Amino acid sequence: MQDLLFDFISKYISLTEDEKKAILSLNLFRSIKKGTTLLKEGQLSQDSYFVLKGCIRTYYIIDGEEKTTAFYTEMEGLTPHCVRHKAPSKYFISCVEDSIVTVSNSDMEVEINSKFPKFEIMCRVLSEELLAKQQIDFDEFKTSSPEQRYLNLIQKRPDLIQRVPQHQLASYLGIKPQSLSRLRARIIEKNKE
Amino acid sequence: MQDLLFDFISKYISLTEDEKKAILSLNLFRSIKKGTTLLKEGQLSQDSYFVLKGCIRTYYIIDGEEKTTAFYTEMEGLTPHCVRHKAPSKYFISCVEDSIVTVSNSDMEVEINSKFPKFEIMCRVLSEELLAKQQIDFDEFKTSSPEQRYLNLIQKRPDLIQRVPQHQLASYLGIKPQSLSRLRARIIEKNKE
DNA sequence: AACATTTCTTAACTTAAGTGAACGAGTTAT
DNA sequence: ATAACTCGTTCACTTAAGTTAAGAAATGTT
Repeated sequence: MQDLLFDFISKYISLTEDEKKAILSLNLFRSIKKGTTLLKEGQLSQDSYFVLKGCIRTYYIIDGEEKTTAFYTEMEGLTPHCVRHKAPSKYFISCVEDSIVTVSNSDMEVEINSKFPKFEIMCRVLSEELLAKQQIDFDEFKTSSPEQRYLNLIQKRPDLIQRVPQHQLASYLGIKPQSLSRLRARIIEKNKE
Repeated sequence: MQDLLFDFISKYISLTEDEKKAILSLNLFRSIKKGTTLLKEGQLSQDSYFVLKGCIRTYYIIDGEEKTTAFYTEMEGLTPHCVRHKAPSKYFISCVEDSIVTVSNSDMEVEINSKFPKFEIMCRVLSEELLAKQQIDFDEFKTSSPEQRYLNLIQKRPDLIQRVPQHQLASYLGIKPQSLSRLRARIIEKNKE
């Protein structure tokens, strides 16, 4: 499981054995059971997550309804908004499947960054990469219909459709569960012709 | 006009006179006429923009239709996707109003960053700030209806509604111009009651 | 000033998403 | 084993956005 993390990091910077040991000494790895809530609305947390195996999601509760805005799967990281803003979280984070994640707080990051400056470089590259990726995702969302978004999801993250409940997928696509059901039926109907 | 830029930078790092001179020596400032296209689909550019006065927008052309995805106004910066990816641009950038912007390419940034390392820190903070801001914008877009998005825009960027043509606003909200017209009429009707 | 173009609005009609309710299948709890 | 709950689907109905077309208003051009 550690190798998964080091393989990922090695895409950005190369690590010496000493550096690897320093990271392992932080004891970052956690097993999380399906359904566990990692962060609640209103809470103040300093923890960032990186998914090694499994899937976690962020969601808002608006007018009593869950609105899922993101899924994080293998090799994806999430720093909750409240960490940077030092304000109560507006959303929840919960575990979609039994998962293995790393949990790190800003103290740890400061420690690692001061010991190994190249870590800071990786963080910058990662955040720029993420910014660019998210900009494209946002553009695609804005410029397409729910049906196109769903077809797009089948192309880009086919695994999500299998591993995530429909009603969570629906709000992720910006629609209601009933509409997703109908939309799927419509697509199947079209393919029959 | 230079002071606008330095005031902005001073929110993140403090500059010596020498550093200011180094920046000015790069000759970054440009006046852009309304309607000018700064980047076309398919082009490869290395230029980043920072708006000092005026407004520029990014838009796609999909099935012959303009789809505006972002507006950049005073003190907002834009690094086109093609700069990082070194691939042809998928969108256009054009000038909504007569504007004054800085134009910088990666060579300049490398030069300034190597001379003054604190610049790099500013860039990291900026990109993290932007990432967080965009994540929230995306969440709000996903979790609200076109009407809510429009009302939200009135609150958050009232200036845009005045200075940007309706049909560009419409696609920015994810709908057609006719729907925006109708939606506005609906809101006025509600307020009469 | 006259003309052309773009922009915005309105209307009638079509299509798709929201809503509320019902049902069966699968899961969890007691 | 049964009851309670969750989840996905379907249906009928409502509401809002897409589409096509027409015309008014504003802007730009010659």
